[in-house]
Amino acid sequence: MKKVTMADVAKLANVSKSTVSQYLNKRYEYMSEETRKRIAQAIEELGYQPNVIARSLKQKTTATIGVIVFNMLHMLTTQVLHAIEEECQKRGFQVIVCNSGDDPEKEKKYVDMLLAKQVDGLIVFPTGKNEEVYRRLVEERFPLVFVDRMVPGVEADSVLLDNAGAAEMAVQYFASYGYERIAIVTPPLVPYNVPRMERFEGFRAAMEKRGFEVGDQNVIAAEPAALPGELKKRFMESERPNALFAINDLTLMGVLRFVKETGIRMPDELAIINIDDVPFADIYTPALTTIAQPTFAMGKKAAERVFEQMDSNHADSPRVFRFSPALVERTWIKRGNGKEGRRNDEDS
Amino acid sequence: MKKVTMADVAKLANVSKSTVSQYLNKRYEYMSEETRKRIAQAIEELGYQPNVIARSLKQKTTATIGVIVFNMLHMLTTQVLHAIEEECQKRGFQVIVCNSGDDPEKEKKYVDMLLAKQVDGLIVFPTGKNEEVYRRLVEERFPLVFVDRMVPGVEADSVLLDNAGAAEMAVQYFASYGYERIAIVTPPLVPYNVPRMERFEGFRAAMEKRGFEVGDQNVIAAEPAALPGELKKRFMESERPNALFAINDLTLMGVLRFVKETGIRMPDELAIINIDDVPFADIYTPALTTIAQPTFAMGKKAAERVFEQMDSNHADSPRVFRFSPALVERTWIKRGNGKEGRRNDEDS
DNA sequence: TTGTAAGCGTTATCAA
DNA sequence: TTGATAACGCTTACAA
Repeated sequence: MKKVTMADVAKLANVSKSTVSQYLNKRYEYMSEETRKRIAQAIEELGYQPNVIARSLKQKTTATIGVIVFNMLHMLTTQVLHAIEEECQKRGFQVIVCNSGDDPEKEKKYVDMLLAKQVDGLIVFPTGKNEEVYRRLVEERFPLVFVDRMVPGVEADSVLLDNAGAAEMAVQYFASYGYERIAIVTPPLVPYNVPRMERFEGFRAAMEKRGFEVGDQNVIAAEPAALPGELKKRFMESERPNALFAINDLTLMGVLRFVKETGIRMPDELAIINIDDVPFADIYTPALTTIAQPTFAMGKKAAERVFEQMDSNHADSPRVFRFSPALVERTWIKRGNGKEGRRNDEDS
Repeated sequence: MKKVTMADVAKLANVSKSTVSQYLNKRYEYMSEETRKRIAQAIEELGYQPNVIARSLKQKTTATIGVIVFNMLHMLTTQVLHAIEEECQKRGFQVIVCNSGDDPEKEKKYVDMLLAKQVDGLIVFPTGKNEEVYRRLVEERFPLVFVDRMVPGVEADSVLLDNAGAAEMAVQYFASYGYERIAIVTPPLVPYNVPRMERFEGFRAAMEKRGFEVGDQNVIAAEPAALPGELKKRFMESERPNALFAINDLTLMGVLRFVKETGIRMPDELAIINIDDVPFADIYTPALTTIAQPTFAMGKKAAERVFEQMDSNHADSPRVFRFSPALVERTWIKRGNGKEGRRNDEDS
């Protein structure tokens, strides 16, 4: 089937392989109108398709980048991937997608496979636990960009949310409406999960700045599945929170499950905000105010950075790109007491 | 950096390239313990990584498959992709993902690029409009599987939902609870969109089988963005529907927006069902009953089929794999009148 | 048990 | 303007 090669074209057009190659690379300058035509025709006739693998071998570049993510099913991932793909498309690049499932072993294996496949660059949503692997890449000046998380100890370009800013935004939002019993809801706090820690520390800072305490009573950390139960426990205690800051969409689901199971009234008894925009935010009742990550911009930037690294050998020092979250306010809460609220139906 | 090649290893180990090659391909049989050790050491010492591009050129196989989707952001896509990736991982394959954005031109370009990159197979969520392109591939016996949609006129393996069955399931669900004023909500019905048409025809058949009429009054077809408006119009008329069948998640969003804007009560005044499982189904009030596609099984099957096609040259005739949807019942509706309902809080 | 050499389909260098 | 010819890094007969 696809066994027609450049040699076949050359033979049919009565020229040499090199001439065909010239033609394919659009170096028409020293080519007669005549031969150009003949080659074009031969290609057409044989249905010739160049083999870019052969080209890659020679040129040491594959026009392919590898993307390793820790959770393909996550919406953030999907959206960032989409932006990356789009950016690559513009440059004629393609994307190999690998899902590490947050398993460092797999992540490492993927890095090796992608390098063996001679990808020209790597964008990684890292598990955070393969310091050595990435450090070697950085040393070798291999184009590498981290997204969403970073790898402690590795100095590479990173595209991240301004996590502290997002936490501040959440607290500020609640505070401006008079809420004071604000709690953070998060998966277990583990040191290697950079964004999680940053959001937590940002929360603490934002709270303390306003004279609110942060302690066991307003830090609810548990696996998403255990959250509803954990929240119920907390809400049995006196002085229960009246505002919850869910640090991502998964924990938001836990919170909403809790809300549904207990029938607690929103926003009268409880106000909620979360990081990550969710597709049902505006059809939920009450509409949910969220702190959206600029996923598209982040993906675009990540791709741009790999390309810039590919194009320049004078390896400028790695930079961390912080993206500002956007408050998407969908529910109006009556300012001043944090008790009453009403739906805003005027949003699109 | 990565310029260490097999020749380097060979030199350092004092053997020939072929021996190193044998070693790498684990053909130890006729190799002395001694040389094996030396090669292993040399590899280690040099940090040698084989270049699979070179291997591919020789072997005419890249251990890569291409996946072209029409909408990367769609949840179905994400989940199927995930399953494909997982299946490929097991076989040591990798996946190049391309997003056509439902643009046939782009789709065609991607097919060409992927073939040029010598992928070993192709899984496509087709736009439905590149008959020639795919027909050629089928003729050439190139491993190809369609997912979600088919391309009219192309006889290739296809992995699809049993769309008619899903529609029947929806109507049966409503009918069993006594609803009779059932309407279908769908994007505009265009002939090249196979699943959409199948769902619609399935709906018609299911309705007529039960003696319900299908006509303008209970077919609501509009672009998702226009749906809320369209629905409002329909609900001004007398004999308005009391049950809506949304044929996918996007139209469901339109319906829910309409519900929210008008304040119509669910499930008292209106029952809803839709195809595609949505992440918020059980935190929504009332919990949403959905008809889920077995996305994981579908992705797995798609991958398996490409592999089977790759492994066998006796090209068995193309098959269409229909996957049964699953009714995920989350709301109990009091049987018998279709007017009353109550939330079911007992689901997990 | 290991080495030699040809080839995979391109590109690149240098002559012609 | 075009054509030989040698790479690119690996696999694979076939020899040794």
